[in-house]
Amino acid sequence: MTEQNNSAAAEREYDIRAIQEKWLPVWDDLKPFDSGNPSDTRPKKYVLDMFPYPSGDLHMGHGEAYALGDVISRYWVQKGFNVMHPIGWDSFGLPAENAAIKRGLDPRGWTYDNIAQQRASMRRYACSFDWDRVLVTSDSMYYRWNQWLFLEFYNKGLAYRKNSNVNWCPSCQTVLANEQVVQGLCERCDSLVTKKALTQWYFKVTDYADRLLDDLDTLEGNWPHKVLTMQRNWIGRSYGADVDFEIEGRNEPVTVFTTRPDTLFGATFMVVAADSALAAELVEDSGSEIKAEFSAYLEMVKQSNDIERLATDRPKTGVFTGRFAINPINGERLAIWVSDYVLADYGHGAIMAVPAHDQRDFDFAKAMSLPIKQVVEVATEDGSSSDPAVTGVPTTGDGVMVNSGPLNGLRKAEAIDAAVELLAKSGKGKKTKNFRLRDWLISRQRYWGTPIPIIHCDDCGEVPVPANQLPVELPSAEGLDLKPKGTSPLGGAADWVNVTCPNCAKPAKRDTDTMDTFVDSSWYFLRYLSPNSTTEAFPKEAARDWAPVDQYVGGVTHAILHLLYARFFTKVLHDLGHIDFEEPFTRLLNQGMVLMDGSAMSKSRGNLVRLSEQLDEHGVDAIRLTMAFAGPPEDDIDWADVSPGGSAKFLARAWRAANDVSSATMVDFTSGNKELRKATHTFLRDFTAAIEGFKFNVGVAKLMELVNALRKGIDGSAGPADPAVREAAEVVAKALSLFAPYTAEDMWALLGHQPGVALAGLQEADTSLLVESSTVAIAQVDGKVRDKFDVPIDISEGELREMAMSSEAIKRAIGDKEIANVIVRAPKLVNIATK
RNA sequence: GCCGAAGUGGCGAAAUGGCAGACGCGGAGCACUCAAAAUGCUUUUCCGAAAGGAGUGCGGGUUCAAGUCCCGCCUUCGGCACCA
Repeated sequence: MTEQNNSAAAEREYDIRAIQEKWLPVWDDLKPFDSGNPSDTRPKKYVLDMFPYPSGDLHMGHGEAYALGDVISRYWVQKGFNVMHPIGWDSFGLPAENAAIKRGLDPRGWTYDNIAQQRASMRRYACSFDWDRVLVTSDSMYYRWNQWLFLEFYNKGLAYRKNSNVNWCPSCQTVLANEQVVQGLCERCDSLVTKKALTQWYFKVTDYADRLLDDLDTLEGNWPHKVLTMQRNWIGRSYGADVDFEIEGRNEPVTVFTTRPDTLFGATFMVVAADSALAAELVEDSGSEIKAEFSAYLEMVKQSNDIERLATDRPKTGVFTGRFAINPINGERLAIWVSDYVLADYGHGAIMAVPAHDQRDFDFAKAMSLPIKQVVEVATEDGSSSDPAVTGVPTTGDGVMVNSGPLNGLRKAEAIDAAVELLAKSGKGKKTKNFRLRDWLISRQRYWGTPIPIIHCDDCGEVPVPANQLPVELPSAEGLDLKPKGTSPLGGAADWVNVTCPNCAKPAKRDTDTMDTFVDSSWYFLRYLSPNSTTEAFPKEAARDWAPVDQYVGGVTHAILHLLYARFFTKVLHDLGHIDFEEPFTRLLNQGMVLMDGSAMSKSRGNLVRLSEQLDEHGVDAIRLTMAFAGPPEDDIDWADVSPGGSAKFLARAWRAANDVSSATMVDFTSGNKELRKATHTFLRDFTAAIEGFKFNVGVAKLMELVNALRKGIDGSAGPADPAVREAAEVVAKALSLFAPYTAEDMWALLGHQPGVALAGLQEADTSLLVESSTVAIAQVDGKVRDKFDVPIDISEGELREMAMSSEAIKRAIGDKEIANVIVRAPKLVNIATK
């Protein structure tokens, strides 16, 4: 063994640990991924990985995400682009705070320790980040621009405070955005979310609902279809009409939203959301019996949580208000009921009920024995009645209008138009639309976040902190009780809270809430343009040069929240004149998750695989390669199904091939072995297509094929000194650098080059080498392959047909059957169809 | 319930309507070795000794030709879920 090591270079062995140690410091000096040189003339590209939350060391999921992001980033560098590929930390937020409370530490120390650890792991993992572009959202240098943006929004009327029933997590003791309530549970801690009436800050996302929805069309083809669909559903635009109903004994009419104004003649009652102000007002003048019934019902509704509300088979409940509405289209008197199946914060919190043609109204009518009136007739198979009152099944689709006066005989679409026209004429209604999307609740009653830059003055009300007083720094956590108690811990920092009003100089108090951390991540991609600037959030000129992000990479978990908010911010910044584009992320790749034995890894499940241990065992390159080779990037990887050992084996094989190359650095490739040259250039063509199409697994497979061809070249007739062998080995090193940067760099050195394989440049395929002179034609009988021939590429249809017809195998397959048709697709195929 | 995606060897997976299973894992065999590891080579969809036949969730259809396109099912996964 020792003897071997001391002998020729050709007997060196692949040692990934030594290779890692050798190249890491070299790269630190070389900085191959610096994107900040103003004299750099390469075309620009912006590749962005979603930044991590510093909750500990990097895990397998990060390992996949950054391996894949690196493939893309490094690919464009090899293709000659000046790629900006920055990294940062989304370091504010509840988990840091909760962990800090649990351990009795300052969230600051805990957070920054984790960042240091993740940073070191990223360096070891050879992420191609530009380490001069780093941001940390909990740095005041970053969050002061959150505050600046908040005030920009505020001045435009896009940030406002209102009192309403908000989602409340009793465990986190803070409010949650609509988007953070998942199946009625807190996204963070899975506690049952309840409702609480509070005055909170909101961003007016609903002002942008139409644009957020319509502009999704411009992303079609560049974003995963799944994400576009989820965003569309989330925004949830529905077209319909607002219809005014007079209320007996009330001056103002009540407006309801309906998508089916055509069924107005079928309305038999009205329902008002139990927890709405309108409901309380309507029962105000009713008898004490009704009032008592209502109070009891409202109490019950408030007690119920979203889990109960969400049960679809839940029986309908409600109480009669004692009041009546007048149907504007036919003057009929409709009883007004109160129920929790109508939501206070959608539409107008009140509906017209058409039980014959709406499942929920039908269920309610059945439960309360209310009338059901058919106005849409649908065809039945046996010609029997389609009246829901008879069949017990409401019909919600298209049909022909009946019992509807002037609408009779019309179909749904025409009837909707006609009904809206009728209403418009009498001034009782108009065409409108509604959104599922609600305004974004951004205040949080927690410590570890961006302070809201507002001062509350008894005389002046809400007063924005003047721009020259930003940032409003988060006070030290020392002496503050961070434990959740329903109000912000910042309230306890007396020195910090008590200020003088910037307007009138009287004693005033700071707003003690902090911002949702999704504010931080809504614009961070712009901050990377000048992460250390103290004079501006981001430079306009650089935004023009670099932004929007050309390629965004991250998990599908952010398909709604983060992406929607970032899109909203981008549109607002556009309207404010800060940027000239309206969508932040041109292309989006969602990588899958890394599972173990079929399920998500977790400590409690006992199937946790540690990234650092995998790296120790197999080496960085093998793990990165395994992530890329496992399958399509958007699919989940079950770690139990993949083979990092196999990846390591392949890397050693590639490395040995480079080690065997014996030609000089400057040989002329054109004199090399033709067959191997063709394999190399076929690879160049196919590899480019695979990577640009995100088929990284296929790209790796092609690379393996080239290494196999290279091995054959070295061991076969070409030999290690053939120029084609060097050409192939160099292409392997350069392509391999996307997946296995250490091994590739070492191969590059073995091949006699200076460090920097990442920047070596992956050439275009020489298509002249790919021209075929002959090919294999297949001959089929009735679609089954019966014979194959080597044919010249320019063989005529007639010749190929002759060849097939005279083949013994073909004749045998045809037998005594009669030939019906012969299809010839020269030079590849003949198919003989028999009768 | 509504919307969407996907079903291919023992496994991860390939396949512009034109040779299904590239590439790899695992398995089997051979070479090297005293032996093992490592490495290299061969083989590996199923049935069949072979000739041959069958085969991409199931049932139909279009086509000279279907994993791929169309219709209807089944299953799995994901999203939404009283949104009027």
